[in-house]
Amino acid sequence: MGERPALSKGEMEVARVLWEKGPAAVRAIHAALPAERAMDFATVQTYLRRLETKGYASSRLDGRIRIYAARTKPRTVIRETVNDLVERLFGGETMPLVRHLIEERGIEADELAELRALVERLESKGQADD
Amino acid sequence: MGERPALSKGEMEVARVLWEKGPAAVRAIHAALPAERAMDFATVQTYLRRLETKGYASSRLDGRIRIYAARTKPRTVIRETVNDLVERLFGGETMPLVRHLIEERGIEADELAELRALVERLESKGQADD
DNA sequence: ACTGTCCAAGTACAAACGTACGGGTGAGGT
DNA sequence: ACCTCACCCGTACGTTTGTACTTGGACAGT
Repeated sequence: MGERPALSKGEMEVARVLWEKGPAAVRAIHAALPAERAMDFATVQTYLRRLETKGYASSRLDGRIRIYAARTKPRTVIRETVNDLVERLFGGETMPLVRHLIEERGIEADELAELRALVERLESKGQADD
Repeated sequence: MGERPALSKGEMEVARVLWEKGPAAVRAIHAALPAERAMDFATVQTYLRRLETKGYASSRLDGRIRIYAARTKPRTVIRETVNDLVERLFGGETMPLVRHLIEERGIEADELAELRALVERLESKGQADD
């Protein structure tokens, strides 16, 4: 039912902070942005307004302060975004991207262990249903 | 050194075909696009021109036909694109995306086997060097 | 030579994006 | 009561993107 317009890159960064910090004022979101990604306070304000227009966030006034809250779960947005990327860049196939991530970006030993566990879990489950 | 402007979504789709079909005329690229993703011939032309402007493709005239060729390897573009996505949407961490792909998008049995092999290969290599 | 077809290349143009400024207004300090 | 600071909100504005039309020339068949 979504049919929200997709998030732009900038909006995504702000949305990420919004998910992490829960409902929060513009000031707080702005402060929580990664330092190397400095954007103007007003820019963050604009992004939040756009997030709301697009249906990804809601807001209420607490006194004179507007508090923004996410209306969409990260999982959903990630799904939509990743699906789109996989479609456009890999013709819809998942594995090439998985391969790329593991081989090209490299993962740590503990992550590798987690991955193995994940694979094994799926292997045993795969036997039963599909 | 790259510092090409990033590819837009539409450009990406065309680039993908360009990689697959090797050097090719606009007509061929247009024909090779997934049927459900119909875009006008002229639109493909525009995308190819933009790909060239951005440094992702080169072209030469063969008679009156312009032949486009990729100038960047898929791997490179994928790396840049995925890095950007991982940065913005996952704060730079790889595993959450890997997890998402495997769990949410689901992979087939044979892919799972491949994945296991991949994991095992990395496990044995990880012991030796880093 | 005339016509229809095909292509390159220039131009178009509205919407989305990234990024921000400026006016107005309330709240707090002095 | 006044000044200052913070914040909301409307507005702005150049660039990029998606999508295409159009003009003019080359080639192919008649």
